[in-house]
Amino acid sequence: MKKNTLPSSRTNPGKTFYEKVYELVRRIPAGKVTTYGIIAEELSIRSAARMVGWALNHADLETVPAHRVVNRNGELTGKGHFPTPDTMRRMLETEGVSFRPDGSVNLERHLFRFTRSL
DNA sequence: GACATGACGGCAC
DNA sequence: AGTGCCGCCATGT
Repeated sequence: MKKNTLPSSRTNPGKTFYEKVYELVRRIPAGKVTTYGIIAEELSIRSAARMVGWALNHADLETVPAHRVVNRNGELTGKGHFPTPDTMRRMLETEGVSFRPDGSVNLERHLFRFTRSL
């Protein structure tokens, strides 16, 4: 049997690291974005935000809205992993996300925070 | 098994 | 305020 080559993640005993990331990303509503750091924090690995990006790199863009994840500056650092360099931005704009003159996402307006206490 | 790399973040300078 | 280095977790060579 093909063992799941997915990371066992000592920080995530049950589900795999990927699943956790994808699940969170799927919670991001259209028109909103979140950062790698925030997701990492939700996963209790704040200092390893890079892992989030790494997980998204293995994500299925068809089922995971990876375009809604930007870095802390609101920059579309993952655009290079989409079909074309402007795919990410176009998708966000389509969802109503506004950008700043420098091309970064206006986090003040679109930053989504995972509300745990509802 | 060691070393380098990665869709990052925080802190020091 | 901008630049640089280190940390952190998993993977590939």
